[in-house]
Amino acid sequence: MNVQQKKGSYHHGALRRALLDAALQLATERGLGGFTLREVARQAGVSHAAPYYHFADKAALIEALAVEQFTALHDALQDARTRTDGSPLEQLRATGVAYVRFAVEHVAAFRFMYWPELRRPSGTGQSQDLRGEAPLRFWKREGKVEEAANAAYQVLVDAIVACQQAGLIAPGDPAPLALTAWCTVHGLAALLLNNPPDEQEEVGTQAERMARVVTWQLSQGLLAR
Amino acid sequence: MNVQQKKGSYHHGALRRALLDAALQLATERGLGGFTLREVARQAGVSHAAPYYHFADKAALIEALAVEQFTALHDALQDARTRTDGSPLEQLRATGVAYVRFAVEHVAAFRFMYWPELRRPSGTGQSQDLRGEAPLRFWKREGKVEEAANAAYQVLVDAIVACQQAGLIAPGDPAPLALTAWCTVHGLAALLLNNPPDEQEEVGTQAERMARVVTWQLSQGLLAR
DNA sequence: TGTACATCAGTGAACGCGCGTTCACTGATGTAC
DNA sequence: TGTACATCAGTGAACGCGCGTTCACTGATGTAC
Repeated sequence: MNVQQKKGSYHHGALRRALLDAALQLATERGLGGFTLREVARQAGVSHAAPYYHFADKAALIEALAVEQFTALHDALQDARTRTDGSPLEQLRATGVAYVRFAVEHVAAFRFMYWPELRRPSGTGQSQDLRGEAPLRFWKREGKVEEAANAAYQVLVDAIVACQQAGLIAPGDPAPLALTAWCTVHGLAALLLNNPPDEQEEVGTQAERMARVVTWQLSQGLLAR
Repeated sequence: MNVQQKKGSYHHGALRRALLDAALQLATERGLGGFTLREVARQAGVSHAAPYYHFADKAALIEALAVEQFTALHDALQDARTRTDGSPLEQLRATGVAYVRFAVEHVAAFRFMYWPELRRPSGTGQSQDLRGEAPLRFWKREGKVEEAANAAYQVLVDAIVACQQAGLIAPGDPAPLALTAWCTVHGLAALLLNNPPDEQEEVGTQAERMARVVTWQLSQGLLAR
C-alpha cells in the first residue's frame, strides 16, 4: 500500500510524506469539516500516535501542507508562464488560467492554503517592522506559509511587469493591476470550489472554459490604449 | 441581555432570532472551526437542547442563516445600486464595492454563505430538469440557499445590462461580463477574509480602498470601445 | 371572572462517540569496538 | 564477523473533553366554557 514500506518492517520509512498525502486525500474526499489527525493516521495505516513523531501537533501538519502546496502553486504558475509561446499578454492569461486549474485539480490543497483558522495565530513571533510597506499587499506577516504565498503571487506581478515592458499594458505601478488580476482568478477558483458543477466529469472542462473567459475579459481591461 | 426577554419569563419569546444572532456572533469571534450548536445555545442563554425546538438540527440552523444572509446581501447590493447617482457604470461599480463591503462587515455571514460542507447535500430533492440551462452559471440546483444566492447575483447582471442599454458597455451576452465582475469582487472579499490586514481599526478602510481600485480597474475592461 | 386542560417552549440528565494528546512500552536499525 | 548498546520510529492503552442528539420532565401560556 505504501510505496516505500519494506515487507514486514516495523518502521514505515516515509511516514511523513505518507501522512501529508493521506491528509490531502482525506480532505479531498470528505472536506475539511471532519478533518482529524486520527483519520489521517488511519488512512496512512499507522497508529493514531505515530504522526506525533513527525509533526508537533495537528496544526503543524497543516502548516507544512500549506507551505508545500503554495510552493507547488508557484511552480505551476511559473511553468504556465514560461512554457507559453506568444506575447507577454498571452503568458499573463496562461498564468491566470493555470491558477484556476491548480485550484480545481488540487481542491484539498487549495482549502488548506486558504483556511486561516487551521493555522496558528501568526502573532506568535515578535511583531516585525512594517513601516513603509507597500499598501496593496496581503501576507505582510512573517511565517513560512506567507513567504511561499508571496512567491506565488510574485509570478503574477512579474507577468504584468513584462507586459508593461513590452508596451502592451500602460506603464505605472503594477500593484493595482496585479491585485485585480489575482482577485479575479482567485474569485473564480473560490466559486468553483464551493459550487461544484453538476456533471462530475466536466468539472475540469467547465473550469477551463470559465477561466479562459474570465482571463480574456480581464486582459482586455489591462490593455494599454 | 436578550432584547425581548420578559422578566422572569420561562419562555424566551424570540429564541429563534436570538439563536441566529448568537450563531453569527460566535462565528465572527471564533470562526467556523469550533462552531457548535451547544455554544450557540450557551451564547443565547438557553439550555443546549432548546435549539431543537426551532431547528431540526445543526445543519438546519446554518441553512436558515445562509438564506437569510444571501437575502441581506441582495438588499445591500440593490441599495447600493439604486442609491447611487450617476451613470449606470458608476452604479455598477458601487454594486461591486458594496459586495466587498458586505463581506468585510459580515464576515461570519459570508463564511456561512459560502461554506458548502455545512449544508446538506443538495441532491436530496429529485434532480431537476437542466436542459438548455445557461452555461455560465453556478447554483443550478434547487434549494432555498441557491435561490437566494441567485437573486443577489441577478443584481449584478441587471447593473451590467443597464450599462449595455446606455451604450457604455458593448452589447451582447452579459454572462461573461457578469461572471468576471462577480469573480473579481468575490475574490477580493475572499482574500480579505482570509488575510485580515494587520491594523484592526483599518480593516474597513483598506477594504474600501481595495474595492474601489479593483472595481475601477474592472470597469475599464468592460467599457465599450 | 374562574377554572380545567391542552399545548407551547423550555430544562437537565444521559447516551454514545470520536477527538487531540500523553505515556510507558518495544521492536527495528545503526554504530563502536 | 559478532556483540553490546544507543537511538529511532513505531504501538496501544489511557486521559479528559465537548460534541450532537434524545428523552422524560415541567413551568408558562392560551383557550373553551
